[in-house]
Amino acid sequence: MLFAQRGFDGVSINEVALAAGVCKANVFHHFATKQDLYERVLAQACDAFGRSLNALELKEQDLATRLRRLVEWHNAFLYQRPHGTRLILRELTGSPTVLERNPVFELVRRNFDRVVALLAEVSDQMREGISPALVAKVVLSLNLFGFQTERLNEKLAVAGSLATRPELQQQLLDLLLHGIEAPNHPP
Amino acid sequence: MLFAQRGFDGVSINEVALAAGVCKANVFHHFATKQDLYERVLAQACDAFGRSLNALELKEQDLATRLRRLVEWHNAFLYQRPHGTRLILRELTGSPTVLERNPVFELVRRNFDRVVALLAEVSDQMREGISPALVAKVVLSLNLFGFQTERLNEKLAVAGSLATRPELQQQLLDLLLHGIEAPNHPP
DNA sequence: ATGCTTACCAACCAATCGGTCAGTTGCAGT
DNA sequence: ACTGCAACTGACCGATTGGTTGGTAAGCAT
Repeated sequence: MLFAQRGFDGVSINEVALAAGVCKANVFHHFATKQDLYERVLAQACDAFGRSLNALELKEQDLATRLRRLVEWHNAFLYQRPHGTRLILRELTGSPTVLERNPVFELVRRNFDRVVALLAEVSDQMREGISPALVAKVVLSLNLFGFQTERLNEKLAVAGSLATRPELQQQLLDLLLHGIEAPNHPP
Repeated sequence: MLFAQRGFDGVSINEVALAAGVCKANVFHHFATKQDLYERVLAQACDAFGRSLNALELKEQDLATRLRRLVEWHNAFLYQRPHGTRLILRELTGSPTVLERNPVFELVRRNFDRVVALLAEVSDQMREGISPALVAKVVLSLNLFGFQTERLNEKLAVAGSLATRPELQQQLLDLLLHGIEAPNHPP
């Protein structure tokens, strides 16, 4: 279902019923309230995320390739499940939403920790002062924000001459791994 | 006004009128439709962003300090105008919203180009293959996503031992400038 | 005084909202 | 054949929605 596109308030039960090819009353037969329906859809999306992370195995011990694999997995997941991703993203996004006690936060925290753990295994290859948590945050943030503002990217692509997604991903990894500053330019 | 917190669909004209201390009909005296009201609020937020960028002057020629000044300015702006920021962010965010032809995209494109230009002036201090557009995108994305998921950060802070905002900003700049990988670790 | 405009309001409108209810299918277990 | 139960529906409910109408009060120029 597509709460993802227009949010909780933007979708009426009638629309949901119509999209599902059933009557409105029937929706209330399966779900107690509108919020209940929303929570179940959300829980489903959360579940998919966790299961996909389970399937990810990083055996490489090289920091660069491990990071690349992680980014690729994350990106692929986002674009394979755009609706669920948008749904979760909407819940993460600032100001309190319809759900007072939000299950999404718990999920994200857990999965974030797992990603951090994956990076911590190769933290000896990182520069001093670089924490795996920071790296995880940067990588996931960039992926998520990039996904979230996809339409924006189209418009910026023309203007700022940013590359296509795979190219951009490569450039991004290069930037993160080696930094912006030219090595021959001391402070 | 606070469309920012609950979005276009989440706020009724009655609430707006009540918050403004006037009658509902009076709102329709000043604004033709609800959408008209929304667009004006949005335009106001856009305007504030542009004006703040005008006030930013970067005279430093050092890449590192210039980047730091830019990040600081952007972050300060975001947290000084959280409502407007959230409003704009909501319009940027994926799936088509209430506004079919969205003025926000145009604004963002223009301002993005200006930021890119600011960075391009010191592009000679960047590593080969690093484009100012990419740097701008990374920096602004991280700031925006960080702002957007503020509540998430609170929860992650406990778990992932991420630092407070100013510390985090410093770490982030360090990471971007010098990269993740340890220099004494050849491929 | 008189117009004219602007800010403002109570009352109202049709449409839609989330949600209920009484009743009908169709199908599995006995 | 009878029962029970889940899936399903049309009609309906009060409340709220975006929006309209007719009218009042105040300011200001003539």
